[in-house]
Amino acid sequence: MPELPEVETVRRGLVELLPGRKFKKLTVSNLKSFRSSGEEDSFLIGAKVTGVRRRAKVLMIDLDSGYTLVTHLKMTGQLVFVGEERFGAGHPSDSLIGNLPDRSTRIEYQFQDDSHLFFNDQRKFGWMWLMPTLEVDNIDFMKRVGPEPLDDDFTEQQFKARFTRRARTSIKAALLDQSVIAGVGNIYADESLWGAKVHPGRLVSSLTDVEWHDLYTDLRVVLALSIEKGGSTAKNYLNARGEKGKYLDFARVFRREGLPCPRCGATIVKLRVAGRGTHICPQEQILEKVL
DNA sequence: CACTTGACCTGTCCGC
DNA sequence: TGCGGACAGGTCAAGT
Repeated sequence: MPELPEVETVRRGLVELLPGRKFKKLTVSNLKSFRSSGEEDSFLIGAKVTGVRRRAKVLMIDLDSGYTLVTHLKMTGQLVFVGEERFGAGHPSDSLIGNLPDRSTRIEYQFQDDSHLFFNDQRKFGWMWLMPTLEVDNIDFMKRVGPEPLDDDFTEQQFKARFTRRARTSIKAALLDQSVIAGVGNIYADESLWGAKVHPGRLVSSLTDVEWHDLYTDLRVVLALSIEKGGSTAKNYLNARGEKGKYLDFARVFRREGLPCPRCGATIVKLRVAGRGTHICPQEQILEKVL
């Protein structure tokens, strides 16, 4: 589910809702969803939220106890805040708040002001990990993860150079590899490859400089546009207020098989590349590139 | 090392 | 309507 734009949208919501609130109660209903060393009574209960950060697809809720709630939503995770407006009128029409906790609720946090943060996760792949803030950077994933594609100082030259380690695989598999570039998942891999007119099965080493340029540019454009639209909701994704994202209304190929390519009108097809469902325009994204 | 596949879970959809 | 299988936005531990 959540890729960089979705996690960033959740972060932007939480940073408006959580800082200053103090934890009062923790309820874990699926043990595998919550990892800690048993220090939650000392460093979570009574602690105040000081900030909410994101790196790649990982969220970090920092506490004034020197601890951090490190969160990965994986495929179906949601972090939804419910405040005192819970039973009031005027919710956005696509908000699902009001019915929590439900059968997908794995962790429930109650704050001292009686507002709540729910970690819902249908498939139970996601997790929240309470750990010392200073140790977050020592997590294996954090040490391996590649640069943030939207950073101002992330250049086209750096982008291309990151792929040398995956020269003999498909460009789609390489885009999905978090150690190459942070935050790209199945949706934005397909969308950016369509933008650059590159077939997802193309060997990394076969891309031309023009294709690298277009892929770099389109990936950044697509990620920024999706953040602007509040991310993509294909099925489960919700932001911190329980609302869906609108990017899929603007998607060009993802989940659009059978519909016309917005550029050339050819029928979009779905295939399997790197073990993942993959959407392309078969007229513009071709495997045997004639040079 | 680089690369691919299966596993982790639950739910839904599609074909028989 | 029931049942089996494939599939779903991610990542890691195995395997080759």
